[in-house]
Amino acid sequence: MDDLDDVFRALADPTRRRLLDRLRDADGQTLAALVDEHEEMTRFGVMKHLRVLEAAHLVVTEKVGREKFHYLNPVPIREIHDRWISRFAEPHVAGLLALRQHVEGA
Amino acid sequence: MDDLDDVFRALADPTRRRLLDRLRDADGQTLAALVDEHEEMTRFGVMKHLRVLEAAHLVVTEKVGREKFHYLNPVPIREIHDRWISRFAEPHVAGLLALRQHVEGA
DNA sequence: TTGACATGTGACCAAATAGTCACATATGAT
DNA sequence: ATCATATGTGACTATTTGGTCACATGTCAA
Repeated sequence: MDDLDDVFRALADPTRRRLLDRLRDADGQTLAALVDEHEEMTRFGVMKHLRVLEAAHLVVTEKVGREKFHYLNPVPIREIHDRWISRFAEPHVAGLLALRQHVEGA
Repeated sequence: MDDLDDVFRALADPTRRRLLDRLRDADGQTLAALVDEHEEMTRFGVMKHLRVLEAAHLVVTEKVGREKFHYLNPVPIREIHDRWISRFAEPHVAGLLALRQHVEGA
């Protein structure tokens, strides 16, 4: 167990990653708005996932009246990166990634 | 479901993250060597975790005789980073992280 | 205040996962 | 050939997790 445990477990679910994608594309959405984009799941499911993301500080929220706005917080993701990729190695890894994308024709 | 699903699920377990830490500190270890550092778990448990990491391409291996050497591959981690942190935003996020570490006195 | 809207809680069930074990294969040394 | 070493497989169980529902709280408008 480590201090980023909540973050890693939060990112393990594809629905939660999709939620982060939605917030990356349009930050500051309400629960209802996010539910509309996930029609295959009930409101309760989405709410549960958002709570996990919030506990991991991947999403920060602001309550205004009866609405709650959700915002993406990229800091924990940067911390994941820094855990296994040192500043020295970083350019090298970026090069590997570019090479792979080139090979895969992406 | 997305293409990095194996990577995220692999990182969700603290034992697997510890294994990646071990390889970051000393790359190219055999199964037996990694088992020695995880005395609270049987060889089978460690092996199962390594297989998950290998399937996610977070670890690459090389068989030599009856031994199998394991190496850390940081590329998928870089891809996670790039998914939610754009090149433009990157300096900004690094600044936020530095600020937070400063505030927390770390 | 009455009713509609937006979000929240606890319990519940089905599916996925972590960990172990008995058993198996393959390699190197004697 | 024989035996110890290093790694591999399939089945099994306990625990965790994802998803849903009945029910509840708080907020805005007429």
